Amino acid sequence: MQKDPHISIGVVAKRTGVAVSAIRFYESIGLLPAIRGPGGRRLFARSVIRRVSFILISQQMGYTLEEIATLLDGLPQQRTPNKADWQKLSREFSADIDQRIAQLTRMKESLSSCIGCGCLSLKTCKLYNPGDNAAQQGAGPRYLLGGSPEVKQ
Amino acid sequence: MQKDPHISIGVVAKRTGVAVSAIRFYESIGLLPAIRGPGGRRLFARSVIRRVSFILISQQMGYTLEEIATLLDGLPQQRTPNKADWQKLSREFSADIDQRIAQLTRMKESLSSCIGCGCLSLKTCKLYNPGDNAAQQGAGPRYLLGGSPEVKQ
DNA sequence: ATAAAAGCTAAAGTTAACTTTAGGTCAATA
DNA sequence: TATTGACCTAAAGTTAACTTTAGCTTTTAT
Repeated sequence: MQKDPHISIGVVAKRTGVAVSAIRFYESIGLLPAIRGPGGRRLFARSVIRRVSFILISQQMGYTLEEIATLLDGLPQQRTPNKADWQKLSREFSADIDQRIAQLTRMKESLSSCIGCGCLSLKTCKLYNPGDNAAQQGAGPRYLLGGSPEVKQ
Repeated sequence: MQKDPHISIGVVAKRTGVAVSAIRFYESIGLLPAIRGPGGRRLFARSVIRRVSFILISQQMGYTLEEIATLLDGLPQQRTPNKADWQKLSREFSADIDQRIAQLTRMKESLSSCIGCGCLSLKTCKLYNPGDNAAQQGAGPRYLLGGSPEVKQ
């Protein structure tokens, strides 16, 4: 008899550092696959540890669980993800990290050229008006940050 | 008679692109200073527009409103913040952006050397065990991410 | 054999950051 | 002057991501 390939929720928790209640929650929203053993207990494949790690790292990157679920949909459901599967996800991630770094770099530049310069004229401020067209629309900082200027009430 | 140096909540909203209800909320938690005009309406100094911009940008950086409040405490309460005041905040910010960039860079390296490599052995994975000592403690990814391995239930 | 440890479910609670709703006041305009 | 638009307050609602509570069952260890 060889050892059971499945692990209990407690083991997943211990191995990942995530609370049992969180693992249970992840399973409940379909983020982690589990089968049930006799007595109704959750049984996880060992690969969920890697999956949980991926979730944690993605969260650190600012992804929501919903987005993470979409990312993980790229992994095969039928078989245990292999090297190539994880590499594919990894490449997508790397590209995303690069984008974030670029965004932060832009933000730093804007910061020193606007708030940093101490200019008090909003009309000439790059941070407020990244493109000159923004000024016409009377847009605020949100405009720079990707949102469209729409005011409610 | 010269023009009133104060602006209404609607103007603040329009200039910043932030909803009126949000401005009201910010004032309610002490993030934005306001006095009351006849009839009980909020009157803001023009400098709150800059303050709101700072809040938005900080939020983008991942700061909570509580942290932002602390940052803004560095600004003078008695007078309108001047060039030097904003420059000081800006410098602190730049340093923070640098740190975040460094963190992302580290993450990218870990990613390609661990998940990217497709290794399935958790024991030798850098991402799981940034320092070799982590392995002894049976720590999960949380460990890498700054948390201490503590499992409840 | 029995007691403690680990698990289970369902439902309610928590925090952040706001928005929505309801009901009323004040002020600029046709 | 009448009405519309801007504002006000207080309280409840919203979403994400979990945690806590309560009460019960199943394993595992002594």
